[in-house]
Amino acid sequence: MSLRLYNTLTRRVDSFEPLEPGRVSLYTCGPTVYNYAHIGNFRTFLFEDLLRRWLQTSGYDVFHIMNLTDVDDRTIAAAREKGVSLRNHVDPFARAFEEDRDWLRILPAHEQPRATEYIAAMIRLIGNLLEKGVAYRGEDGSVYFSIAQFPLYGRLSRLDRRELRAGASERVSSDEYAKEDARDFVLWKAAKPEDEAVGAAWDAPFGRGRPGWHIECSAMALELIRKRVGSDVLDIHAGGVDLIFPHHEDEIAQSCAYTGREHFARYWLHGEFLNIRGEKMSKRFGNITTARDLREDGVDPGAVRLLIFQTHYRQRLDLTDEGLAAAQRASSRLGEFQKRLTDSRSGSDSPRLSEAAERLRRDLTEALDDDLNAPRAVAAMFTFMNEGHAALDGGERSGPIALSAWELAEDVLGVTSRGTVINVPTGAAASVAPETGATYGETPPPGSNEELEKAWALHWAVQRKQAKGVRDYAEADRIRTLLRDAGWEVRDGKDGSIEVVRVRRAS
RNA sequence: GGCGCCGUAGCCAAGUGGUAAGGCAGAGGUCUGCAAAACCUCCAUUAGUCGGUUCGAUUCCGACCGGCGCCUCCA
Repeated sequence: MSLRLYNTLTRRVDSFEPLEPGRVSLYTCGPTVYNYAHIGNFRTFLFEDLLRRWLQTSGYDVFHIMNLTDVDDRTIAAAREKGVSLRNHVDPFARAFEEDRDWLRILPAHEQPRATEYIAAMIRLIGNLLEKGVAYRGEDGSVYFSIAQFPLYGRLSRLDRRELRAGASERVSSDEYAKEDARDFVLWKAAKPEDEAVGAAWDAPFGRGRPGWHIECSAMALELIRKRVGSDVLDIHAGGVDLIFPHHEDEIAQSCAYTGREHFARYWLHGEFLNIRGEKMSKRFGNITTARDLREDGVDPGAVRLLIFQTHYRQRLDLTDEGLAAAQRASSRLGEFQKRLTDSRSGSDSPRLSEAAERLRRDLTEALDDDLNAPRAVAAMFTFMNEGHAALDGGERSGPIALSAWELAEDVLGVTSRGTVINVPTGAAASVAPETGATYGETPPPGSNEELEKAWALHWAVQRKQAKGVRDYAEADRIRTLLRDAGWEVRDGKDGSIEVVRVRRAS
């Protein structure tokens, strides 16, 4: 069985067949860089990363586009508030996004177009829609897409016959009066003084203004796939569930009206939301957690990936401190095992290990082919780990079959982590007294950085080793305790090796 | 009002019309100067409730109870 994916368009799990065999064009909606991307955004990007990696692992030549929205109401408002240009406001957040993305081991897209770099393409697209009569200029000077000209509208969200919610009539905003139909959406917003103030306005044949929300995705996706794969239909378009309506619905309308094709994308995939302790993340609740928050808390990226992949992408996920702690622990165990497996490498696999490896490969493939069932894929890794440990305990060795199967799984999922580990030198008692002659206290140096803290931990690990050497076990245990209080665990190996492992961040 | 989702062990979470993966936590044991790691053993006869279909349902259908999402710029 090959890859099957849940397609929002059909509301079914469909078997995946790209337009052109062996090649996949993938467009994913990226972040709006008005602020740091939060962990909910990253849940979606992580699901898309899994999709991308699994497609590649399955042998597809993937062309992946992820946009960066650098002009919209929020970016403009934020720039104004700070009194800087749109560009100056947005650039640092674009860089921060890339840092966070890399930290979470998310592969960068092959193309990462920014909306402001594709204004010309948007203008061409909108101009074409105006010529075709599916778009019109409103009284306010903005350009709108006419739903009435596009009979297929509502195909994706199935909200075509929706009515305004009872009691919601007061929501009609001022620009509603400029539209012919309340459901029409804006393609080009006439420039306002606030836009001009931050450099968010461009000239166009149909008036000076800025892009509407949806137009960038259509313009950039079509431009790039036309250039790169010579097509005007995407194989897959993915994003968060909240984008189904209106964003993706509107993208389909404007794109298909423009290309005349039946589809803008043949497969539409949507990832569910992540909540924080049962609540949706929002400024109002003050519960926005960013990737950098987690990093500063000492959480490993592998743990974040594990936590997210332990729930299916179409299932809502609640982020809690307990869940994070459990994932951190499990991810570390996987990392420890990976090291052990690699260290015990030898020429060939024991039968037990090669059998377990084949099972891992098979279970992983079955799970991910089945609409990216990451929880099952991860479970296969744990099963292999348990089997592997037992085999290794029994004196067996790992070989290429076990290692390659494990690497396959870890390459796709990226859920292992190995925190800070200090190897205490073997042999005669090493002196680690710092050159500066400073003496170490029994608690880590205040305000110390990573290097200083490691030096401190190593110092005490050596003291403990010396105490052990003279059988002063009371002192050895006392040092074990003080290290543990600072978040370091001492592990004595059977072969006399000693490791000091960071088990938690000293607070 | 419209469209839709969820309810599985202390917590998180999968599969499946034939008697419940995996993770975290927990219990006992092996190993260890002590520990940690690892290993061995144990940890839901039970799936929100009540009905129905079926030889058989957690899995299908219905009702109810309880949580929740979307319905114009939020991943």
